[in-house]
Amino acid sequence: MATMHDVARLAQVSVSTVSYVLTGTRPISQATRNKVLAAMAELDYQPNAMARGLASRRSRILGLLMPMDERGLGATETAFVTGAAAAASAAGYHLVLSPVGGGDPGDLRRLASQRMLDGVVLMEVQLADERVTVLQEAGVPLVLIGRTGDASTLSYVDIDFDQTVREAVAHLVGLGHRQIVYVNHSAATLASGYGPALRTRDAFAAAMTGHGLDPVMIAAEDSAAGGRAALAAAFARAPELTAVLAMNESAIFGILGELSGRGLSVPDDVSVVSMVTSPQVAELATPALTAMTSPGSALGRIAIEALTRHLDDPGDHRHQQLLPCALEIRGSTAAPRRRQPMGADQ
Amino acid sequence: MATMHDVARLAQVSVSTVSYVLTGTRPISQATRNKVLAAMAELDYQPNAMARGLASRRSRILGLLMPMDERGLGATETAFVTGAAAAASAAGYHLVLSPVGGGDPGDLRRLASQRMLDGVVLMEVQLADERVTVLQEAGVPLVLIGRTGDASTLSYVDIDFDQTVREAVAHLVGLGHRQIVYVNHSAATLASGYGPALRTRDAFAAAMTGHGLDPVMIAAEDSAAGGRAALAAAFARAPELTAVLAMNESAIFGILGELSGRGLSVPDDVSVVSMVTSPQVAELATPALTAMTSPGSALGRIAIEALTRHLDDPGDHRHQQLLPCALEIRGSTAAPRRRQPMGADQ
DNA sequence: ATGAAAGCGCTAACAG
DNA sequence: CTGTTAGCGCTTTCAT
Repeated sequence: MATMHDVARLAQVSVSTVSYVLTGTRPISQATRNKVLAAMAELDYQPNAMARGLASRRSRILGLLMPMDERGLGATETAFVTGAAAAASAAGYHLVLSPVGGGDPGDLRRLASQRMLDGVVLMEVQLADERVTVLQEAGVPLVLIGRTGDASTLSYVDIDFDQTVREAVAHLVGLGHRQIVYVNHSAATLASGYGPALRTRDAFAAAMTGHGLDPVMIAAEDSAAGGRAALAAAFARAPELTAVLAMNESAIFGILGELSGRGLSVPDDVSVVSMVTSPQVAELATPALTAMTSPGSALGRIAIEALTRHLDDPGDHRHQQLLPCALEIRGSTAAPRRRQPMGADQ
Repeated sequence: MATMHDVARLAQVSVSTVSYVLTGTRPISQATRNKVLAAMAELDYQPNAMARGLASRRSRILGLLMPMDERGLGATETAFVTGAAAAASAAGYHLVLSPVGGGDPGDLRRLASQRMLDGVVLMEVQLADERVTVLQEAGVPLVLIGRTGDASTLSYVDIDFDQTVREAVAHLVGLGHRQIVYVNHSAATLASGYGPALRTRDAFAAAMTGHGLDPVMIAAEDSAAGGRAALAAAFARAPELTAVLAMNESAIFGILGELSGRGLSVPDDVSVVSMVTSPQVAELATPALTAMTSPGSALGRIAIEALTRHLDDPGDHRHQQLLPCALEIRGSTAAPRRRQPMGADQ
């Protein structure tokens, strides 16, 4: 393994010169730069990351902390990761994914205090997230995906749930639907302070009220069975429902299954819109689902860019940005079928 | 940020003593160890990972290289990652996931040559995988998940596809099925040398032949549409089929959709078994799928254990191990319905 | 535009 | 059982 000294000797310059052609922190004449580059190539030189990190006090490694639960990573999260990785690489950083469970904050504290990460992007942030505290105390620059309850002083990028819900509701109302049920995550998830669930809940209530409609909302366990149960509950609460808006990738198939089990067809009898859903998942269903597609890879890219910008210029301030999901119309939405002859119910 | 010197001064010992209580590489009296530990606690000391790595020439970081494609990580892969992370942590290593695409081997070469990874676990290994060559040339210890074509000199842990297919076929044959179609990954995937697709293909042919049956095999694109097309092809090739064995999580929903589209019920008309499938995905379908569940977390744990064992004792040799998937019977398999009255076709 | 040299914080001989 | 000290390979003043 060639070291910088070897390169310097072969190129007949000092080690500092070699270092400077590498970092570009001071002008080097074209002639000597070429000599050095040639020597590096000849020796197949690779700088030692540890030595560089020790001397410069910057590892050039960024951490992406993601809670890995049993359900796995959906296409949405994956797009996020690949977007982040590409941005990091473009900025000259390595991105390492750390599957630190929300379980042990000590683990995280250790990682952060060992100066092995220059900065961190936090995924799946809770409204009250102790990881944020831990990292701030350790003095690690961080960017959130999602927001804590009071994120006013933090950098974050998040989905614009308000706008997303409004657009989804507008699509359904535009088709003529009046009885729309929102299927959210579970009551336990709501209670735990999961931001997306809470924000969409409020946004749905506001959007429906804005249209002069009654917002019916149901919580569903994250499973097919949960979806089935939720749909049953939905019909109990709103027998005339003609559309379901759901934000629960695990429950959506249960909802569809229960619908067809009741002899109801999508979209003729009931329209379905799935929120924060990847095209891949949307295409799994028959018919393919009209969905609000999350801006996964853009979120990842923007988060990393904000972080590296701050790292390379500490004067750079907090970055706060919301991105809406995009409405992609597929086969699961249509105008409602008239259940009863016009005026018959009067 | 307290350093080792600070700890040594406070504890009134030398830095080396502090270092040795940390590494445990030489005996320390209980008395001084306590002094040192107390000083560490008081200063909230955390060793600097870079300095330690530079001096010891070991980063204590393990890399898990996983290609992240658009489809995302299934529950299977996630279980694998969490199993690996737990094992690494137990062995005193950090595990970083690196989403290096198969795209740029230069990227990987750089990572490896910078001595930032003590060892590497490679996921989704192809039969001919240049990443293996790159890492071997860089002298990075590695363990494969999956196998290259000639893996005789390498360490690996993989699914026992032969055994898994045999068990799945035995289950169906045991129920009375004779016309079983195997839906594999796409022809392109086969051609690219994707081990699991090739090994299961051969295993299926062998298993069916062993039962005196005709092995009908169909390739399917990794999508719902691919699954639908595959099922159509299957009926064209084997009109009397009563069971489908599939190893394609993306196509399976298309297969089920097409089945119900043709008015065929599962499992009464056609039984379905999904291979290398997580319980989570199996439960998404209606009825829930009988599946061969992959030993995800065990694979991850064993791979990391083999790697750390080798790192801590270079004398330790290559580790090669196969683990079968477990048959989990759910609602998608049953005895075939008699299509024609007994003896009527003679 | 270049060189010399002092660390960065830790490990691991080498000495007792 | 403990202390002294020479690096690990690089960055970054300070000189010139």
